[in-house]
Amino acid sequence: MGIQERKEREKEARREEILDAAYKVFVAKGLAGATVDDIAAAAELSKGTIYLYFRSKEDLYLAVTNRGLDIMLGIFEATAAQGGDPIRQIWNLSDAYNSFYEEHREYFRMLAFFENPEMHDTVSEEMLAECQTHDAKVWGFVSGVMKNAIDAGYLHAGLNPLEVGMMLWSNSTGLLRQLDRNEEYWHARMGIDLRKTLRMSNSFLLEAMMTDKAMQLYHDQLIHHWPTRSQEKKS
Amino acid sequence: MGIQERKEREKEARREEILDAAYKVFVAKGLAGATVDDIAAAAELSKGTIYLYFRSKEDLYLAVTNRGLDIMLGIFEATAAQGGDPIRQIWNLSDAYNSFYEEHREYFRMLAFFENPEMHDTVSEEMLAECQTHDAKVWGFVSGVMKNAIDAGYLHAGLNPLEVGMMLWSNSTGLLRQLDRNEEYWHARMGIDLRKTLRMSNSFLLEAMMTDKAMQLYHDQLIHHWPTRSQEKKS
DNA sequence: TAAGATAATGACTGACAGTCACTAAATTAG
DNA sequence: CTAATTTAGTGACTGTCAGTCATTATCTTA
Repeated sequence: MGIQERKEREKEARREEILDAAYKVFVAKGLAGATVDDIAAAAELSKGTIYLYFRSKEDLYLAVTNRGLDIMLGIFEATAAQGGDPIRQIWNLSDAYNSFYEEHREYFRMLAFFENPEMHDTVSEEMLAECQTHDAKVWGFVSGVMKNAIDAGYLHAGLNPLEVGMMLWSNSTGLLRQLDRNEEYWHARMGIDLRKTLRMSNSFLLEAMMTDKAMQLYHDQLIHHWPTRSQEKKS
Repeated sequence: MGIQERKEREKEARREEILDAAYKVFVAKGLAGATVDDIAAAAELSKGTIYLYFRSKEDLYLAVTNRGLDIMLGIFEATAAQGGDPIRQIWNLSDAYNSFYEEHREYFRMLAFFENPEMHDTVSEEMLAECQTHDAKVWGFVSGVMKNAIDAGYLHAGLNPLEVGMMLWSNSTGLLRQLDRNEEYWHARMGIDLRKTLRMSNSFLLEAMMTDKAMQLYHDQLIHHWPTRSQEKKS
């Protein structure tokens, strides 16, 4: 009696189709600019059907961003699978976040958009809860990577894994948003390569938290070998 | 013949009244939730009058955020007027940004909200240009502070003032947004004091860019005197 | 094949952004 | 002081769109 199961699958498939269509429309027109009729047309469904699957336009938008979180976590996990010592893992995680930004810019933007507290009132409890589940998975992963580095004695013992994750994450996010907002302006007009800036600031943060054990391991790759200080170090 | 002038003043005053009313309504209901009729009622005007002063609800919202930028710049300038050496000035600037967050949380949120690229298409060219003017003033101020520190030999010479400003700014912004989004969660549930985290990460960044000259000046106040490393330093 | 359950539809409603013909008030000219 | 003219303000009206729901279509089961 696989009819129930087939129906479940079909329902799920339809839900995914709607999400595909919604993603395209939201990317093209933004949350405010997109109409549910647009999305229905893109999914080759009627408007009413959309509301059988999602409670509101905002819920649908949030469901799309949850996909973004899944993609992000997938990239993180694939990166971690490459192995490497705990510090390397942190670097790789940072790179993975950059990759997400580069290759899934639209999701990055949607996630940034929905982070705004103003948006949270506009979605259903259920969808918000699902979002938090996805969020928690990502944060669980990130803090796991940090914890490894602390436990292995590569980052200072007093640090809280989540705190370390938060620092690096927020720093990257802040700069990537600036980059997204106006890369052209900063690069061409101001002569600043924000990608370089980002690598630099991540290094500063990470190196400040690294133990001597880790510093020795990465001695040659340390970023802040300032001209005057590198001489000191050799002594 | 001061009639022209008086009319100008009255017009400006009315504009400010509308902005006062709009601020209250936007704070209470958000951009999407607020209606122009709400704002008109709060300003004791008719809807049509609002449109004599602003082109759209979004333009009005952006005009309110521009006030936020003015307030921010005012706080920055007041802080700078207290004096201090170049590094102290940077610390004070960072504190001033925190003060802005604490005391003008609503403006902080509105600014964060409008930073989203999706919003930029919804406002008039004129208003966006005005916003950029305000933005440029703030950035001019910030990079000026950084430039002083570099020129005085307190930050490494190869650094670009804007780049330094960008690093500290983005880092603070990223963490303050997390704080705003869910301080309760991080503090009570995860046991992390993000304000402390913010001070720490700002220290890490700043100290990584400081010259020996500056490091000596601030030796006793350096944050990252990790247990194991502080002994080294004494040698 | 009929009855019943499930999925999909699109016409309809209410709310709201933005407009514009009109009214009110202030200014200027005679 | 009054009429003419300019400027400021109004609110009824329009088009659009989110969300609903009575109806229709399709699929399942007896």
